Amino acid sequence: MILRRTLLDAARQALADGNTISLRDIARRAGVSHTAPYRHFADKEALLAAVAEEGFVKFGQCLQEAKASLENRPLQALQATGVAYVRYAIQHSTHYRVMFGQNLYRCGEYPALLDASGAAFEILVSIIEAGQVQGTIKSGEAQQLALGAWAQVHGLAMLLLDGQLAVSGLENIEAMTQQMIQSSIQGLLVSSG
Amino acid sequence: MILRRTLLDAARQALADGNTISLRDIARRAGVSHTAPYRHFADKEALLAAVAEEGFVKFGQCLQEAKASLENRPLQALQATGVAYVRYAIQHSTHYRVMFGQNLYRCGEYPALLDASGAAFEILVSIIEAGQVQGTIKSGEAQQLALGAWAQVHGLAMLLLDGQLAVSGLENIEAMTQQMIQSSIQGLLVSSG
DNA sequence: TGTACATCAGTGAACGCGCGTTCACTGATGTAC
DNA sequence: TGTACATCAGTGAACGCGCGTTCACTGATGTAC
Repeated sequence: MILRRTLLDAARQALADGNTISLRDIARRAGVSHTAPYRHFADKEALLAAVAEEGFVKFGQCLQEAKASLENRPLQALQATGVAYVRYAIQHSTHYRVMFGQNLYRCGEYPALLDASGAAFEILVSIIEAGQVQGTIKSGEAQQLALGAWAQVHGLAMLLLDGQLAVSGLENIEAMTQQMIQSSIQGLLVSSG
Repeated sequence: MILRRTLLDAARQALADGNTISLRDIARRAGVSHTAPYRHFADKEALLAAVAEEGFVKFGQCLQEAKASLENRPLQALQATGVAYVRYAIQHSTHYRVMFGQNLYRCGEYPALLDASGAAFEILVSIIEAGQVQGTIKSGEAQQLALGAWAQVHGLAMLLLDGQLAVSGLENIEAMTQQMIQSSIQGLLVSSG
C-alpha cells in the first residue's frame, strides 16, 4: 500500500531528473527490488498511467488556481490559464510528456486517467462558457472553441519542449504566450472598429 | 553513396510500418549488415536528422502545394495549408514525430535540418504577410502571428496523434481542422458587425 | 493462550531481448609509375 | 600493359548495456479454532 505511494513519488522524481523512465530505475529510487512494483501495478504501462493521472490532477489544480481570482473576467482568465498551462509544461516537461505522449488513451483502459485529463480540459470549457453567458465571447460550441485554445497552448508547449523555438527563460516564454493568446482572442482579421 | 539513399528510404519505410526506429532495423531493411550505416552517418542521431530533414522538405512541398492556387486569397490559403499540415501529420505520423520529437535542435548541429524546418515555417509567414499587404489580415509581427497559427495546428496534430481526441476518419479530422482555423481567424470576441 | 494455517508484500536469480557502437577484416575499385 | 599500392564500402563477431517480465522463494502478519 505505502509502497505504491513511494513508487509514484519515485517516478515523479525520476521524471524530474531525466528524460526516460524505467521500472527498474523507479524501484531503485524507491529502495526496493526491481520486481516489487509488480505487487502494485500490472505492468509498466499501468504505472505510467497512474503517473500521468496524478500529473493531470496537479495540472488541473494549476489551471484552476490561475482561473480562480478571475471568475467574472473570462478573457483574462483565458490568458491566465493559458500562461499557467505553458508554465506547467515547461516546469514539468518530462511529466508533461508522459501525460500526453504515451499512447495511454487508445483502448479506454485507465478510465481514471481519462477523467483527470477531461477535468483539466473542462476548466477551459467553463471559462469559454462563462464568457458566452457574459456576452464577451462569441457564441458557438464551447467545446470546440476550447479545443482551439487547448491546441494552441499545447502546440506552443510542445514546440518549446522540443527546442523548436529559439526562446528561453521562463519570463520570455510567458510574455510570448500571453501575446499569442491575446492575439488569438482578437483573431486575425483587421479590426472593424 | 547509393546506400545512403537506400538507408533513408528504408528508414522512411520503417517509420511507415511501426512506431520505433532502430539502426539495426534500417540496415536489415536495406539488406545490409547492421554496421554498414556507419559508413554514411556518424551515428544514429545523424541518420535521424537526415530523415527529419527529408521529412521537412516533403512537408514544405505539401504546404506549398496547398498554398499555390490561392496566392491572392490569404485567408483561404491559411485554411488550406492548415488542413494540409494536419493531413501530413496524420498520414506520416511516425515520420512527423521524428521531425519534431527527437531533440535534434539543441546544439545547432544539423543546420540543413534547421533550414528545411525554417523553410516550411516561412510558408506560413509569407501567407500572413500577403494578407497584411492585401489588407485582410491585421498588422503586427508576421512571425508572431504565424507562430500562433503554427502552434495551433501543431497542437491539434499532436493531440490527434497521441489519441487525446475522440475523432477519427480523415474527413472528420479535416472538417474539424477547417472549423478550428476558421474560428481562429475570426477570434473569440463577439463580432462587432 | 497457543497452535495451525492462509495471505501477501517483497526478494533475487534468471530469461530473452534488441539495441548502439567498436574493431579488425575482406575484397573490390581506382591510381601511379 | 602490367605491377604495386592506396582507398574505401561493407562484413561479422564481439562488447556491454539496461530493459520488462517470470518464477519459485522467504518471511512477516493476520486469522480461526
